[in-house]
Amino acid sequence: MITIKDIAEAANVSPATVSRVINNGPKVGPKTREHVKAVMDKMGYRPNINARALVTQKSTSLGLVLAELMDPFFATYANAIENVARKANTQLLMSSGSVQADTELKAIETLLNHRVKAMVVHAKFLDDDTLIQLARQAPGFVLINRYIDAIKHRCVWLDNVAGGRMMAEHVLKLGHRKIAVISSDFAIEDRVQREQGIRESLAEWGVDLSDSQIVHAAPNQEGGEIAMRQLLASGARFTAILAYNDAMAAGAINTLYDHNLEVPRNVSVMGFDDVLQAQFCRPKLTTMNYPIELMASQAASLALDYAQGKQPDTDVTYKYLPTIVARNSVARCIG
Amino acid sequence: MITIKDIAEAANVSPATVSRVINNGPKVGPKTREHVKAVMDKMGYRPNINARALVTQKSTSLGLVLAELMDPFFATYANAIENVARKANTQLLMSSGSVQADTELKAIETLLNHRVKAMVVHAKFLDDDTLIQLARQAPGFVLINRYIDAIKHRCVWLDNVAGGRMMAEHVLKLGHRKIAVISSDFAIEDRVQREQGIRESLAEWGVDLSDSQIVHAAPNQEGGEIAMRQLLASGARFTAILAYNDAMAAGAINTLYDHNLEVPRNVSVMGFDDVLQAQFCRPKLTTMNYPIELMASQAASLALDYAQGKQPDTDVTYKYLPTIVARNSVARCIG
DNA sequence: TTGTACGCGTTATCAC
DNA sequence: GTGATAACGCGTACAA
Repeated sequence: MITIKDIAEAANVSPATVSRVINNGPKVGPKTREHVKAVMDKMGYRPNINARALVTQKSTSLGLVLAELMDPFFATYANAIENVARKANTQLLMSSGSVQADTELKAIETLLNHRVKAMVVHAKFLDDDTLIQLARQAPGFVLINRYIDAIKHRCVWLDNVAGGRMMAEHVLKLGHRKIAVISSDFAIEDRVQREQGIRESLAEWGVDLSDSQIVHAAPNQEGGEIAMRQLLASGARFTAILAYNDAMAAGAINTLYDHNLEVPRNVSVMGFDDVLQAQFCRPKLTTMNYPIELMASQAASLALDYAQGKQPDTDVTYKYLPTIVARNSVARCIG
Repeated sequence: MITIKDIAEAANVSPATVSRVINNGPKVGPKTREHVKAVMDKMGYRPNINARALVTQKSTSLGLVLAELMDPFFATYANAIENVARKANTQLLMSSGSVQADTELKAIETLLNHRVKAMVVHAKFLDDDTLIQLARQAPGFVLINRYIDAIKHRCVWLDNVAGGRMMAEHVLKLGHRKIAVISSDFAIEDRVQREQGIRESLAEWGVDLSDSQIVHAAPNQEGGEIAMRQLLASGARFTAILAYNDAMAAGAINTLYDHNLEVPRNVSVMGFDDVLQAQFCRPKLTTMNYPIELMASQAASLALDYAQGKQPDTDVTYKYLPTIVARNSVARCIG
């Protein structure tokens, strides 16, 4: 690789002058500037960003931690962050595959070692204390999809309890009283919170949710199919299904069709997340829109701001609410 | 940020000794080693990877250029690369959003400036010469989904012409003779090549493909819907549709249903890529499997190998072929 | 076994 | 306007 020194030598100037040319420095003669530029062009010079970062003590990359790139939810998230990064002339340093506490920790540490200027972290398994400590080490550290009170101005999160309530209320208002839940078997708080919201809402309406009405499986389409089969086999009665996410809802619908149950004529099914799949489904899914794109953009901007020394707005909080998207998989109960 | 010098000072040793401890250097006493480790732990030392890269002249990051993270095709691609990277203890430096020649160029140059050890590049708009020149600057430069003869051992690509032929033959063998094509309006070679393959195959079977039987639109679901409406409005006659990708196929199916045409009873529809959507569709799509995961892994390994100085196998080429996945959207022609 | 000194590529602070 | 020179954080040859 050709360096600033090589250019200096070939152009008969000092490295300092070359550096000035590169950075559009103020004090350099017009003809030397042109000359140096020409030499750089001819020799194919490329600035070494790492060396630059070393001396300037500032990085030009933004760290990103996520669980699973192939999940459309995370793809949307990553894409939104990338857009913010690009506008800030920042490169994305990504670490996917964080599905356990130790991989999450390793991902964050690696990013820290790379001296990223800021980072947006999706971490569901690491404990609060570790996260708090990590956050203190990096000014531009922002958590997404998680709330920790001690670092609340670094958290961009969704109110899952409210989301669960909204789901339940939606079908309750449409007359459904026999409701079943297909939830995730992943040990993360989201599912617990959504279930809690559902339970709260049902309780308020005086509707019972027995343990047999709620089944857990992997949070993907196959899991949805399995859960639905389990529900049908158990003899549970229901006119509406609340699913943990759109993939599970789609799986549930598949299984219902296989059992000659039509959606929404015989059974209503509601999803969560509103990923693209919700629109591909037949029928198109009624679901909760998770404003992940908005949240991710917010998180990235926030991280970049903090990295630049901006102080947190004490009275601002970054809690988001999902919204109901009424499509065709939920109908009024005619039982 | 706390440095190696701080540790040295606090531990009463020289920076060199600390460095040895960090890198598990051979010549350092057991008790000093423990002592230094303890100090590092207490002070929360983090190696500066950039500084390390500067002196060792080797990077620990792998560059990745792609067009659109939210496209499931690219998500699969990125995910496969990430898996290879992780196994090689390598961080992913990603640049998405390359949808024009200049953004592609900028993405590659940025990665080069970061001195990534290797890079896998998806570039559809840059001209061959630029790519060849870029490739010569970086030993670990590998192109995916594109073939350039001058750097053929750096190309991992799909034979799109063969893919087009396979599609056409599949429906021809099922008796279809009235065939329409829904293609992309993106100015990239893939579509031209697939259309060429289709034409070749049809010609061999003596089947005509008039210009009115082929329409172009955006390569997504909406484009598929639009193209299908156009086809129906034009009065074209067909019993089988060959779509540019699964999204367009899904869109086409939607429109057909809206016109009370059942798939595959009235019309057969075939997709391309075999992304997840192909399985979510109703009916599940018959499509061409694009082994993008395999290809991406191959490309990443290759890039890493070349970066380590491995010489290209002269007699090996990285051409891949798609395979037919027969699901439920194509049936024997009963016209 | 440990320490000293140098260099990686770059920017910044001085002089001139 | 331009050029030495020192630093950034680290690894390593060499000396001790």
